[in-house]
Amino acid sequence: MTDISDAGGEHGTVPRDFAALRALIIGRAPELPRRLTQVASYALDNPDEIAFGTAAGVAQRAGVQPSTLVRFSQALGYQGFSDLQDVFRSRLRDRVPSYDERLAQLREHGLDASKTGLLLEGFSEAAARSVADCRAKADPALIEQAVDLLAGAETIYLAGLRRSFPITSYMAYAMGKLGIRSILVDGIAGLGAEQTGFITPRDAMFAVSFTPYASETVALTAAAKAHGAGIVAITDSLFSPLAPLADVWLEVVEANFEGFRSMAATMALAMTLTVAVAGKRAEGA
Amino acid sequence: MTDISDAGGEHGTVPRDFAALRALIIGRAPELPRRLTQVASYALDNPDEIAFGTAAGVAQRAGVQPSTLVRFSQALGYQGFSDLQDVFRSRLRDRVPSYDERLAQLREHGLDASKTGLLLEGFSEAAARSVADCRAKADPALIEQAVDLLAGAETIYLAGLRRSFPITSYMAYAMGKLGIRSILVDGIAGLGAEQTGFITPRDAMFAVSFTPYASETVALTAAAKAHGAGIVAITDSLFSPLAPLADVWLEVVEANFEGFRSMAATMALAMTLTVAVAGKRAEGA
DNA sequence: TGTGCTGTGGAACGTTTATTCCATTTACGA
DNA sequence: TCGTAAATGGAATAAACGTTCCACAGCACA
Repeated sequence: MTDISDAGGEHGTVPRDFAALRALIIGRAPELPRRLTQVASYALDNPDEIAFGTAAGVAQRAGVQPSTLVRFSQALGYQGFSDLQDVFRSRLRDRVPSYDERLAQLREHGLDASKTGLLLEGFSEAAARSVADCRAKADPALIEQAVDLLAGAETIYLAGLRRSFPITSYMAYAMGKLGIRSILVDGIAGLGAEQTGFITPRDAMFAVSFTPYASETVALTAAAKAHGAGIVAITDSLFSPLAPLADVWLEVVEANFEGFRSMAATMALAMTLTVAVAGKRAEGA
Repeated sequence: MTDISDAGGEHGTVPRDFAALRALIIGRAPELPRRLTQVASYALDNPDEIAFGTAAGVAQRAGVQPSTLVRFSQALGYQGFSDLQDVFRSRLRDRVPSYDERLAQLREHGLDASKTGLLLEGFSEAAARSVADCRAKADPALIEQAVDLLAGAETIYLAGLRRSFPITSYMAYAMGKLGIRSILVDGIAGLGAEQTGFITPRDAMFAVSFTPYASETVALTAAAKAHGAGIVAITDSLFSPLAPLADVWLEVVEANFEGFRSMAATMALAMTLTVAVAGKRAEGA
């Protein structure tokens, strides 16, 4: 950090803002050695990990040696890891508006009362309320039961149509990334019944439905139960037709705004279940 | 909007998010010794300095000794300056502390919690933070532009794959209920290109994509642009390949937990656009 | 004016950190 | 198959860091 004798040397200057650095990394990555590209990809995926972390910590999470981080930084023309880290930090400095700015903007929203501004406020508020509510009311023991049931399943069938479809489709995406075998029962081309035809007692079904309960979701769930599969359900009331079918059911009440219910709480709960199932399986193995 | 019930608590828990910490500092400042109030005021005015700086550096700029910083932190109930600094850093981070970190932190304070409970809290916090962030940063004028463009379209094509698919599928559901003609470009059976083949300059495309940007979404958007359709995009950075293609693009940065990003903010924004488009059309008619 | 206590500055300490260096492995061309 | 150069892992090192400790100053009260 002291000897900067040839700072303006062969490569001239090096990016000081994140935008240019990102471009540089993307450009250089292909021609870099294996471990260095590994660092490059980790850096682009987890920029704030680099901004705050220590060399040792980052290295461990990226699966390399600390010295590799220094080599990577120097390959890009920086003096060392700390030098590179400064650029990642500058990115966070510009991005977050200060408290005063936020307050000013809030006031602005309140005063001009633009129609879209009010809508965003409303939907944001609904999401925040739903999530807070769900967090307060959730029963960890019950969730644990649901996780146990799902973790023991060979294949997890995901049933959720209409407005519950975003939930199941995101779970399918997440389960794919986590290596959990799942089938998204999407009912496309009326194949719902065929998709669940091969379900066995070793499988489980995860069903999501809210008022007015999609009859197809209920029918699929009943069919899965008839085949002996375990059932986990997320629904919004004791009177839901899913409740009596399920081995474990979780209640989520989403706040609504302008007639559309937030999905934020259900989404959070769905992801909790998904990651917990992956965790439980990893433990077992 | 949050529970700061035991903010002034004895040796219970101490704020771990910046909003609560700010409230605590403001509340305690009047009763603190001279140098400590000096630190308090500096901390609130220069939160970034605290997040990134070293104890020595911050102390110098605040005009106190490093040891005073430690005393200040301890007066607030933290273990030391580093402990306090973590909270300032969490404000800038779009990643909520992982399950493992949280568990370790609880153990340090001699507490214990259920695994799934921690997961749910993490996902809830990611959702809450994303939504709050989006609400604070959103530019109503820009949203208005997006709404105008979409409201003028004959048919709205919705493009979003992988983890953006929940967004577009929910929009398709909502638009169906609101009588807005839309086509969900789902790429099933590789028909994405065919689905957008008939797009005209009177139509619009709404595209959602986050890092790592699904190449198919980008290709579909480019094709729609080539056909002369207006483009509205939601994406997460200026470097997104969608940004240069779009007539209007909105930035959303979702907090992530355990490697999965919340979709709550994007969902709220998507619903805002959808309902606003319906509203604008109703006005016009 | 004396006494005790809180507040403060600054040095010392032990720990953690980024970095450097070197032995070993890997990849590649002859 | 060998020989050379690049790449990598891991220990060693020196600097920087947060924290602790202690002596002294300021102040209130007797």
